[in-house]
Amino acid sequence: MQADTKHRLLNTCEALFAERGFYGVSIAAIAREMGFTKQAVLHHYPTKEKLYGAVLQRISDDFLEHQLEAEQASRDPLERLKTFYLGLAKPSPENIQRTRWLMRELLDNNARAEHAENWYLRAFLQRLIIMMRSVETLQNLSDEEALINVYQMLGAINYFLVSPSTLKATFGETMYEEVNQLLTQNLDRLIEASINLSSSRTAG
Amino acid sequence: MQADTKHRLLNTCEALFAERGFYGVSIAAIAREMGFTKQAVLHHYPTKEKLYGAVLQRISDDFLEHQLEAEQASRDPLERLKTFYLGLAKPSPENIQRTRWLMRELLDNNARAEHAENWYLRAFLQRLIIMMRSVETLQNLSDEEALINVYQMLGAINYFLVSPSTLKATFGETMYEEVNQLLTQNLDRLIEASINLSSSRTAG
DNA sequence: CAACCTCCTTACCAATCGGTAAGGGAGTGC
DNA sequence: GCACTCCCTTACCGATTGGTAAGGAGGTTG
Repeated sequence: MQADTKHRLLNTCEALFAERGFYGVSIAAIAREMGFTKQAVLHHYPTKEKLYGAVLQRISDDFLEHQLEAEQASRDPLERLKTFYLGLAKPSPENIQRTRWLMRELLDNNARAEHAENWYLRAFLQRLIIMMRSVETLQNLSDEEALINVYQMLGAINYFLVSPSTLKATFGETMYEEVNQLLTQNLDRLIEASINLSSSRTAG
Repeated sequence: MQADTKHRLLNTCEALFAERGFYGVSIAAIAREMGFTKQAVLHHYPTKEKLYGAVLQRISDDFLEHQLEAEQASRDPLERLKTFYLGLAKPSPENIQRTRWLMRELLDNNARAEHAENWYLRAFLQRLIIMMRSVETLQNLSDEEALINVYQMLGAINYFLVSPSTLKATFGETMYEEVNQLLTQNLDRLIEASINLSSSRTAG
C-alpha cells in the first residue's frame, strides 16, 4: 500500500469516525470523501472493523509517543505530568478529534468489553499511573487511588475539549473562547489541586 | 398512546440508544426488543428522530426534577450541591445508562450543532451554574469560571461512571469495586477541592 | 348497528449497508 | 514480451436500513 494513500485514508477515517462513530460512518461515505469507490477502500482494508482498528492502532501509538516525549521533557516528575496533561488539553483540531475518538471508544468498548483485556487504551492508562507515582508525594499511591485521579483529570480535560461546537452554539463564541483560555491558564492549578488531594488521601 | 406501552417503549429505547448510539440502533432492533413489529414502533413515533427526541426529552425532564429535588434537600447551598453531584455519581444501572446517553449527546450534538441553541442540556448546565453561585464563596463567580468548574466536575464524575465493563475487564472486578467505593467516599472532598479552587480564582 | 378511534398487522418500497467477483491499466522483474 | 503485482474500476449480491400503504381486531361513542 502506498504510504501517501494510506496516510490520507487513515486521516479521512479518523475524522469521520471521530465525528459520527463506527455505526454512523459507511464505507461508501469514506470512499466518497477519498474520491474513489467503495471497493478501493476495501482493497486496502478488507473489512470495516480492520479499517477502524488500523486507525485506533495509530491513535494509540501516537498517544504512547506523546507520553514518551513528555517523560523526557523535564527532570521534575510533576513538571512532566503537567506537560503531558497540557498536551492532552491543547484545543487543536487534531487533538479535539482524537479526544472525541477516545471518548467514543470508552462508550462503545462497553458493548465489546470481552475483548477489553487487550484494550488499546490500557497501556495508556497504566503509563499515566506510573507517571503519577513518580511524583514525590505520590510514591505510595495505590493503583486504585491513581486510577481515580487519572480518570478525574482525563474527564475534566476531555469533557470540555470535546464539545466546542455545542458550547459555541449554546453560550456564544466569545464566552467559549474565554473559557478555553481560562482553562489552559489554570490547568496547572487544577493538576496541582488534584495531586494535593491524592497525596492527602494517601497520607490520611 | 397507552401509558404503559409508551413507558416500556421509551425504556427500551433509552437502554439501546445509550448502549449503541443513534446510528447503532435500528427501528427493527427496538421492535424486536419490544416483542412486536417495526411498524408498531413507527405507529407511536413516526420517525426515528422523533423517537430519539422523545427519550432525550424524558431524560432532560428527569434531570431537571433531580435538580429541583436537590435544591430542596438542604438549606446549605454547598450541601445541596454535594447532594446533587452525589446523585449524579450514583453507580446504579439507570444512572450509568443516562450518563452514557449524556456523553453520547455531547459527542453527537457536535454534528448538528446548528440546533444547539435549543439544546436539551442547556437548561441543565445553566441551573447547575446557578446552584454553584448560591454557595457563599462563589457568589462572584463569572459564568465562564462556573462553566469550567461544572464541566470539570461532570467530566470527573461521568468519565469513570461510563466505563464499568471496560474497567472491570481491564483491571479486574475487585479493583473496580474498590475504586468505585473510594470514589463515592471521596466525592465530597473532590467537590470541596474544586470549589476552593474556583473561589481562590475569583479572589485572586 | 354503524362510525370511529387506538394499536397493531402483513406487504411492500427504494436506498443503503458491508462485502464478493472479475477485470483493467500501469508499472516492475525476468 | 510475458507474467506478476499493485491500485483501482464496474457489476453485482443478499441483508438491512428508515419509511409508506392498506387493512384488521377490539373497544368506545353516536
